[in-house]
Amino acid sequence: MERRLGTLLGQVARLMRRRFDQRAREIGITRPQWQVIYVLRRHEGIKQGELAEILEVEPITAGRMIDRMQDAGLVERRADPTDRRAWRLFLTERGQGLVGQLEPLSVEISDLALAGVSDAEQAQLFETLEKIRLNLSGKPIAPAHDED
Amino acid sequence: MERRLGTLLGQVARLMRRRFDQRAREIGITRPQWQVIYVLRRHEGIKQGELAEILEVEPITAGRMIDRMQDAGLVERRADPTDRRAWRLFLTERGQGLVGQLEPLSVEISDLALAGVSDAEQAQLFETLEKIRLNLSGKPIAPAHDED
DNA sequence: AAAACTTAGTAGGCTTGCTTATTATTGACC
DNA sequence: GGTCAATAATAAGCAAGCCTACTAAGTTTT
Repeated sequence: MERRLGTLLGQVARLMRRRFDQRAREIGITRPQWQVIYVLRRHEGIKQGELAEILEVEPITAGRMIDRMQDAGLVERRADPTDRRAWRLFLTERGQGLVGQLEPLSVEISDLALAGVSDAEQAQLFETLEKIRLNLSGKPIAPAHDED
Repeated sequence: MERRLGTLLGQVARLMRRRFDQRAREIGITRPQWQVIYVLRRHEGIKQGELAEILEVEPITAGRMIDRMQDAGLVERRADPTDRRAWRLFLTERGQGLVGQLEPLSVEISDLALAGVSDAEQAQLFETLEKIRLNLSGKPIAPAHDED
């Protein structure tokens, strides 16, 4: 076996998303939307750009997702009182109500994925993935050099 | 930090794909397309369904990708002599020619991602991810029970 | 041989994600 | 105060991924 890192990661990520979406479809939600709810629950009133940064997606991606979630009555856009360009995001009651259903589903899928993986192995996995995430999140590809 | 496995995996996978695509765009190719080339290089003449199975995507996803790659002159569909429903897939010369450029790029992105990750840690990562992949690939969610 | 089932691929329609380009503000500088 | 640059969000357009539904061709059953 000489799998590539990107291929393997992509496959595993996709399989997890597929599992989640299959189960969550009856609730009428997708995994990325669940992630938005998850973030908004503890960051009430953030701006779209801040949401995008937390999710590490482009602002337009977050904006379109908010469009759909607003149509579905899951989130609410309120005008920012100090900046007329910006929106402040809030969960609706309906949005908050889903947490109770989605949290257990999320745990269930994780458990399925991690069956037979020891606690130590899990901890190691998270640590390594976090390291990789930081490697990829940073500035372009150029090596470090002081600010100017 | 109490990140979710799916979230973290999804983010890391997306960041890797984004890096690859940014660099490969000048060549006019995407990472999923590179994966198709990679598979076809050593599985000449497979059918679309077989390709889909290897990539673990749905047949329609593979079919649409082949549409685009055929338009781009990267792959060729040839009729299956024994089954008029099926296509056999082949790389064009142009498709084969890209391997030399994409292989190093692929390695480069992996190296960037794995900077500061020891060999042992990498081996562990691959092993754990493969375990997870198998957990997720299996039959539905139901427990095993004999064929009937 | 005819009917019924299975298999290979495609069509339509949706979400997520990106890039590039635009609009509307805000903030900084002269 | 007026211009100019930076920032928040959106628009258009594309790829990849999915689901459901369909067609056409093989295969099996009767």
